[in-house]
Amino acid sequence: MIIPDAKLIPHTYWLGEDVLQLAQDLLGCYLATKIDGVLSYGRIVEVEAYEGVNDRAAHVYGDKKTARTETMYQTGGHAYVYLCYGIHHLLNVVTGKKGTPHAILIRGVEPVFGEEIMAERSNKKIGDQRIGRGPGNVSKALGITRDWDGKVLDGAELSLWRPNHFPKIKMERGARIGVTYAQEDALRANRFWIENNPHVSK
DNA sequence: CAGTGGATCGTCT
DNA sequence: GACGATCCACTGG
Repeated sequence: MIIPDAKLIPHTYWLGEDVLQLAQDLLGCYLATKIDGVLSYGRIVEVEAYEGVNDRAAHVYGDKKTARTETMYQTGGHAYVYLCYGIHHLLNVVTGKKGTPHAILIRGVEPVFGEEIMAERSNKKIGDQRIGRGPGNVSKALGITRDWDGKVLDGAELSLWRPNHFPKIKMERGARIGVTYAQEDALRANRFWIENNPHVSK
């Protein structure tokens, strides 16, 4: 997979320990898929950080090792994809060393290349700003499913890229969405987004 | 508009 | 058997 004017982020980059910082640095980068030779990608505009075993909002809270969370314990640079509400496939980037189950949920992308196929997969029209808005819709637009759980972000089918000419970004920060069950951890300001971007959830 | 409830199934208790 | 790191259609005002 090749994306012009951008560099593939090596999967080892995600071995970094500071998931909050890594999440912020992901804003403005590209998330790309290549499926049956068809390339599409979007600019990441919204993310959430999940801080591992001490984060009540994380699946691995309390060091919960199950078949599902196994991927979270892999080395940084793996994709953690799981089914939510029986309908939505949610994509996370696993970060940290093996055994440190941190992850970044990608919650919003703005179509950059292949908007036609993204619109088609989403059952929406080109230009509809709801394409790629919300974590379920990110996966829908880019064709990501649970089958890809455990894949390495290595540039084959699924990868992350940093544009050579990085746009100026005004970042905002706040509480995560849909985690009220997580008690005090629901208040952590672990959600980051690009100010005024229409592909950020309402 | 805001508010509400249905869809839908893997996962864990 | 209960419940999601959600989304959207549908209601009523």
